[in-house]
Amino acid sequence: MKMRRHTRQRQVILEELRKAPNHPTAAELFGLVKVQVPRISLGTVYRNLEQLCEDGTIRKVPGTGNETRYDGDLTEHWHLRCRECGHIHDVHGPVSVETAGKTGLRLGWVALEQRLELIGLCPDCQTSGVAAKSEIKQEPYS
Amino acid sequence: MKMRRHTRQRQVILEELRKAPNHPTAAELFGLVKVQVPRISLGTVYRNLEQLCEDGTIRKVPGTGNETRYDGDLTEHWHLRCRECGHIHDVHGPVSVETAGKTGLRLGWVALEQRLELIGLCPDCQTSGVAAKSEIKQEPYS
DNA sequence: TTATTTGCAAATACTTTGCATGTGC
DNA sequence: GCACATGCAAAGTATTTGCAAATAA
Repeated sequence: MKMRRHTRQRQVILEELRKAPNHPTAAELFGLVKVQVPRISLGTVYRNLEQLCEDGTIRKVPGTGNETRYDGDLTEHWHLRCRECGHIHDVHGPVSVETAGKTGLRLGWVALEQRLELIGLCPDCQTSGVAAKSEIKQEPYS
Repeated sequence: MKMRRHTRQRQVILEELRKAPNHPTAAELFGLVKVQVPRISLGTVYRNLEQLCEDGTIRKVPGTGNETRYDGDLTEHWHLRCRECGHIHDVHGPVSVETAGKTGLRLGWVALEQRLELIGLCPDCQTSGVAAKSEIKQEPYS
């Protein structure tokens, strides 16, 4: 079992991600964090984001383009994503396909495609016990 | 206005994508297509997949990892995605958050996260008329 | 003390692009 | 014929990794 330490780098990365209104990329976050931790490197940002995802503290939002974006908000919400500029707008509240379209319209969006996914563990990966292996001991961040 | 020509390369790429059961990546598709069009290059595969997306003939499925996958099935369905092995399982039928969880369970999946997105045009991009610019004239594929 | 984390740089992975040549219409 | 598409190779991005030095507990 792996022990996770608290570091200033990870702390600031998480704070900046939670403050950011727009699902930043690793590179964007790197810029924000560098203000407070000037000697941080991009590799460290990637490593910490990966860890925070593993711990369930944050989430990846697959980008429309080819960069991953990160979401520090774990409350119930869904996304309106612009096909052209990549902008992602959060809509808080219950997740429902039935009302999502209407909400989008009300906010002035033209919605072209609905995407619903459940992310989980397929039967095979449950059997091979991948989930158990990833056990990590840590004190939670604020 | 751009004229799109029929080429054997694009035809075979589309056929193979529609035959594939598993939302292949560009590289996987490249391997499949090469059987029939040995001299095809990976760049051509990427260019054609991009065009087919623009035309609305196929869709991108953002990968959990950092490769884009492609979906040649435009009928109503949603995805069960395995967090570990990346496998994507199609579930055909109405898209509904309410019943998705139950369906996942019934299929033996442990679902950890629901993701709902509407992909469209934000108010700004509608105003700047990006949508109109992408007009393309073409005869449809089979 | 010691296992984890960092900074740096190099490596890898994926995708896009420039250009001469080929091809559909 | 000519605009569009291809093959190839090189370039561009995004992300991961090896390793010695730094650091949290």
